[in-house]
Amino acid sequence: MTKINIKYLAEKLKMAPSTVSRALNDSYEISEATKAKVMALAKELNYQPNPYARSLRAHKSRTIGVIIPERINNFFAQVIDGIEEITQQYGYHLLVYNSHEDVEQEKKIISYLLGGRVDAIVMSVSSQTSSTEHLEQVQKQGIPIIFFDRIAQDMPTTKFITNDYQSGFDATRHLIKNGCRKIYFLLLSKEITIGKERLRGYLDAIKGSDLPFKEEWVIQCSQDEKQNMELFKSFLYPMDRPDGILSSVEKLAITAYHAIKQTRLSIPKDIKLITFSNMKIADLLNPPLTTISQPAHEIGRQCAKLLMNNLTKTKQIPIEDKVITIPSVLQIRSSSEP
Amino acid sequence: MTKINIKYLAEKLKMAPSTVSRALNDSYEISEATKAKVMALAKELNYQPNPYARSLRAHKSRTIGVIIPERINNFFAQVIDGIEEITQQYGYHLLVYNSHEDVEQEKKIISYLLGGRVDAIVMSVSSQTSSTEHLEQVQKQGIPIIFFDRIAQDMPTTKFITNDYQSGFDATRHLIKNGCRKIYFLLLSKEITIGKERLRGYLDAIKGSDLPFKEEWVIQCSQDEKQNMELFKSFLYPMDRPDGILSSVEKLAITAYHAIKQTRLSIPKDIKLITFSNMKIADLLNPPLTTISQPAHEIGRQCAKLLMNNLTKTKQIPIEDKVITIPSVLQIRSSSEP
DNA sequence: TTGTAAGCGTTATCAG
DNA sequence: CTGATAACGCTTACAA
Repeated sequence: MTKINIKYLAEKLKMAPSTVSRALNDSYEISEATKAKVMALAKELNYQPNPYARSLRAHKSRTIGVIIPERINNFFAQVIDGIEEITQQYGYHLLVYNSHEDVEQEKKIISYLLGGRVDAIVMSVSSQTSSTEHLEQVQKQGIPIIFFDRIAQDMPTTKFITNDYQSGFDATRHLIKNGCRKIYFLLLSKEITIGKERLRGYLDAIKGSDLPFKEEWVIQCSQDEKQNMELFKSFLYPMDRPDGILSSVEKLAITAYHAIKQTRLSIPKDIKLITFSNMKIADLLNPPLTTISQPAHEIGRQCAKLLMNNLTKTKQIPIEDKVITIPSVLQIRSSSEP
Repeated sequence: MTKINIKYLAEKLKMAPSTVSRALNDSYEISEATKAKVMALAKELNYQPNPYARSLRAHKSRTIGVIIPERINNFFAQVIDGIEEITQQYGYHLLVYNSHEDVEQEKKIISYLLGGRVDAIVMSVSSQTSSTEHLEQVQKQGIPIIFFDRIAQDMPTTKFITNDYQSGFDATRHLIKNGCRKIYFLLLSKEITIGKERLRGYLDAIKGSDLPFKEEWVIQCSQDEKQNMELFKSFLYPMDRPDGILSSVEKLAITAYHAIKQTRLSIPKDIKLITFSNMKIADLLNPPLTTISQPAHEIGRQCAKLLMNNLTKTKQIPIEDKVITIPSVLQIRSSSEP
């Protein structure tokens, strides 16, 4: 419980605290001799500056807030790894929060962060988030906030996404080309942009084909796995079941896999399946799962670079209002082939 | 960029800052009328207290540091979710760091945290960590540090593990019972305790059987996936290959799956496989993978509860020097059955 | 080149 | 019940 602070070092060295501070910060106005002495003692006593005193003084916390809707998901884990890779080079720290796809939780987290605990926020909104009032608050406080994947489309800031429309379109075309005539689309929520864009791609692909289309083919899923399971089974059992499924998020595809197995249908013979997913072992599944995988790590890196450029450079680089698209990759595997 | 602080509120209300502070903290020595007025304005102006000023004053940050060796791993993600579930009830925040299985990185992270940025640390050490000098520093500073899964055995603190020995033993017995005569053990590192304990269980199971045993059956793996792949193939191709594999960590099992597929061997006919893993979709693999899965979420919760009890209670509950074991579950699936 | 003093936003202590 | 003041540890004008 030692409290080695600048004052203590100053006493030991018989210098003024300010001198010690300057020496530690390698100020040009301190002699090399003094610097050496200070550094030596600091090292010996393992002095660590109090970050909160610094933050209070500088109005900077060297901390970034990261908010994700789900932690047990490779995509988000990879993004955070990407963010951390960059931020730690600048000595920044990461406060990470899981909103659990819950807007109320999200609002609570945001309100914590409003007090200046973080210098910036990078987030993916929950699937329930429709209003962005709480997010605008953040900007009003002058805290930069940027989005990735699940973006708040109308907010004037930089948003990173992948080519959701194109990917949804390509995946659907791929299913059609492989003989699917009745393709369902699994949607987590209409609120979130990625859902909308991926859906739009799907719809356009269907419309551009000779397939009919029915509203019911777009399946609104819930957050509850069991409910989804019942829902899926309910449309898998009847004779007029789908022969293709495009899932907009990994979680739903997993449930679909299970539902299909339970109904004794076969992938890909009876039903072909594609999902957006960043899982590492899609090729080990039975059958190997066709995925649209996002450049998660790179998204994280770019988010962080943008923020670091804005926060740490002397000539501050502004955060523009724009959407940056980093393309996904359609990895074709057996689950979608004849 | 408004700076709504206590002083500002005090001016507006024509009160002293200390009164405002007390009112906001619902002090008993403030009249209800005053409280109401203060609260009202605070709400109206969306006042948020500056956490750093508070931390500086109170020598408490309401922040916990979490260090894990790997982020893209369900086990660690689940543990963090468990930690967060508890800590957020107490208004605590989580700084999360990934050591990437690198001791040097781990040391760097620890040194950041030494300045009082966090009130406590909960961590799983990297597979390279043999010396615990840097970890002892933390304790010397009076910062509580507890461990889970990859523990620093000799440090006087609470460590959460699962029944690694028993699980290793049971899994090996299960393989033997199912006809394996030559079982390899995949080890990430001899340094880490879980490796040692799981290995000890394996060894005792072999010794207690009529099987011979050779040193070479314990495979020292590296951090590099490609190297491991080559290594695995090198012992899979020969005629005297193993007919069973027990992997002490998920990552190695995945590589083994790939290696086995590439060598055209069949699981479980040619080789049976079991791994420690918390993946959600083990049953969707081809073949479904037998796993020893840990109560990750519960481990996280217990870690957090221990810390919260120590940090937030008026009669501080000490962190004892002991090991708490929460049992894992052997989930038998096709990969290990005849 | 070094020392003095003020202040970042809060809260605890002491007075009134 | 409320107000003035000091202090947490650090940095930065300003002074020497």
